[in-house]
Amino acid sequence: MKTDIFRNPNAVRLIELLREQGAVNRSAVSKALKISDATVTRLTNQMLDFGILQETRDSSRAGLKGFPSKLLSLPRDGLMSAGVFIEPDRVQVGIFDTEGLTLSEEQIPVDVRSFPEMVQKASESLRAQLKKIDVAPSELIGCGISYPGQHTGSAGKVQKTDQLAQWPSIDIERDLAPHFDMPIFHMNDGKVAALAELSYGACKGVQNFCYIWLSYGIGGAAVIDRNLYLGERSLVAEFGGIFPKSKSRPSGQDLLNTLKAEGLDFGKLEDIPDDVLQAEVTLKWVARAAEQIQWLCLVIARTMDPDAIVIGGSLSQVLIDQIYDHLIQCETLGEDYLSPKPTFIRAETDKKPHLGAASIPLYYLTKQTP
Amino acid sequence: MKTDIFRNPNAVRLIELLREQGAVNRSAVSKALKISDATVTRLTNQMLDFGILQETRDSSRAGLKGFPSKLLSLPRDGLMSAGVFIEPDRVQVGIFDTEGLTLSEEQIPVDVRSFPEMVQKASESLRAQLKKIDVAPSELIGCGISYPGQHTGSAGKVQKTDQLAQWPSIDIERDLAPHFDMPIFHMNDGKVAALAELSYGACKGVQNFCYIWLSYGIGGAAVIDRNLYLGERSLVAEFGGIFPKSKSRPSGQDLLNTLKAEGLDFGKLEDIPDDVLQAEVTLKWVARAAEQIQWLCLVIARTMDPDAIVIGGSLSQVLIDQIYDHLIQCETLGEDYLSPKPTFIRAETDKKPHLGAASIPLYYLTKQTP
DNA sequence: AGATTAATTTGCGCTGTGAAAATTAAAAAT
DNA sequence: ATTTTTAATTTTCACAGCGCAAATTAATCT
Repeated sequence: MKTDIFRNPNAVRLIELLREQGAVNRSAVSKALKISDATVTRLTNQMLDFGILQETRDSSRAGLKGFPSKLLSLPRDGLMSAGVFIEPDRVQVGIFDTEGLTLSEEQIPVDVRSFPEMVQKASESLRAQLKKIDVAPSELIGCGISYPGQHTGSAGKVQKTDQLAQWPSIDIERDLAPHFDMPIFHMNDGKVAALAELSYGACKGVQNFCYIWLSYGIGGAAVIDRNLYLGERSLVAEFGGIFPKSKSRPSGQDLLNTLKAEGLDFGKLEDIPDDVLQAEVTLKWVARAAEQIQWLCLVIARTMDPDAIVIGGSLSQVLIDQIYDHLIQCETLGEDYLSPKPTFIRAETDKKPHLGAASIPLYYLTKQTP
Repeated sequence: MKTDIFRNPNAVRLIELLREQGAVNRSAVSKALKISDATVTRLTNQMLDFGILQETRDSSRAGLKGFPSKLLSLPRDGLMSAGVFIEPDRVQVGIFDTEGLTLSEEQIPVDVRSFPEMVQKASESLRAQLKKIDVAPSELIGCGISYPGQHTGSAGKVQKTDQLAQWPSIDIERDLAPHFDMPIFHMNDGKVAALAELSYGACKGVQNFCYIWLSYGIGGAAVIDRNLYLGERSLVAEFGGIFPKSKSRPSGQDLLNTLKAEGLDFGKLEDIPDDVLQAEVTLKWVARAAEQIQWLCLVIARTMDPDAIVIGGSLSQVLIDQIYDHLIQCETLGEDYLSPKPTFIRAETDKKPHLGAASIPLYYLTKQTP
């Protein structure tokens, strides 16, 4: 199994290095990872054999003395994976390459909200997509599946809570694995956005960060030393609960409520038209939400002191951009916040939740100790 | 060097196991740590040679068939260490055994607030104490030193900030090591209380916890997967800043201010007499502070979801106990907090900050990768 | 052509590990 | 009293990963 190489922490570190820095030669690797040249040679030769590394001429060093160096880089097709992101109203399935670029994707509308049926459709779509792009299932490192639920309580949206009753006891070996011809991994829906950012997005080189995920609710994730920190009850970064439900909170549902009070009734966030997004009432809501999130960032900075706070979500990108702009422009996070503000990062991958799902396999293969 | 054994993670895990469970036999170790019998034999034999493990007869298995098992446990004198805790008004120096029990201790009042002089006095005291209990410096695994400062900013107390200007650039090899005949380690004052709790106190078996340290200010620490998490700017768990300075915050300084407004002027927290601690004004302050800390716990639970929240500090133990009682008795942490409350733990070692300092060596020897 | 240079590879010894066989000391069966 | 059974522990063997130091390689420089 080529993925066995991920048990070696240096292999994982090498992949992260190449993700961050692009192509480098062996000598640079040994310096960056602080391991000996000999180790780099042995490790890279194994990875070359497995096809998760490729060697190219280093033209930048042409004309110089000494043994000509060879550049190491990640082949596009070396670490392909599939992702299935299940939501109440639709299922998104995609196949992605080493760099997180989309090789193929499909959105499947859901009519019957039955878990077996949704999984069935997802696996059929995946099989068809693989055929279309002419890739064998065994060439992928695995398939990540994400679905709502697994929370202990308070899922923000009532819809989700309803679903919970039906999908509480999903067993990966019994309910998922038989449908797919590749290793299967799954994870709580709220955390995969952070994983995508970690592996493919704007957090490739960031050690510690908190993700604020703006959707119907306000969720998020915490990454510490490049590991997703889940906490005891998987309630980490469930920021919604900090804002009392009885008052207004900076969530998509709250925006819908605010618009409804003005006679603008939309069922889904994506149904809000552009003119409403630019209307006075929305701008006012954004201003208030941004203030609340600024305060949330102060709390996060004071409790977790991350290198960066990442802003993203399935809320309209325009609104998220506005909130992000507020955060990078405000002078200080709060009254007594004398230290430099943490770095704010605009999420890059939040429009592709199935990429998040597809990043689960690599995460488990590299971070888990099974 | 006997401390080299700590480079082996299984040795560290074994020590933690024995701290938690007391004496166990090799077979139980291999099951608990999920390593092979052979590995346990080799590892334990090395540790026995180094004197950081001892073997005793297992009387509990007497009368049963099979090879009689031998119990492994930590000898009292196997992991002795020294701690120096420097405060503006005094220096506390102590020597502690494997279990964190005090072998010797001394409190040195400070007249001249000069760092070299304080270190000088501390090292003299340590030398004298070692002589008194007839222990050679080389028998200790090291000496931990903790002093205020190293913060990037906002140190809560103005006094501290004044000190900062004098002690910003302490170099361990130049300013500390020459005074001691053993390995030296140092750490930010606010975090060592959590370390003491982790190694010797109430958090021996806890994977993730947040510590709320109530002193002149409100600080704390976060422990994730039994590692102290320091964050990018060492501002982790600097909870004080969450409460705007312009309003009242649940800190010792705020109590002093409150008492002063009532005509009760005390310069130090420890000067507050018992009758004042039981007076109406203090009870009222405690009630308000407990509410604020309950809210802080909600925020911590929502952002970090730790297994436990630890309450301790150098504030009067009576007051801390009252705040702790409030937390364990309140129904829920807040309006929307539907999940079970995190476990609250009353700190056990908060009256011995020099024990905290003494736990720095073991922490660095086991967790650091130098 | 030979010297120099710098990247990479090879040879060797070390540490830590698990699987499986061997050893050990006690109780139980004969 | 001897043999068998039992369960903890140790030993043997093979292997993976690492660093050090020496060797190799393919360029440029003299």
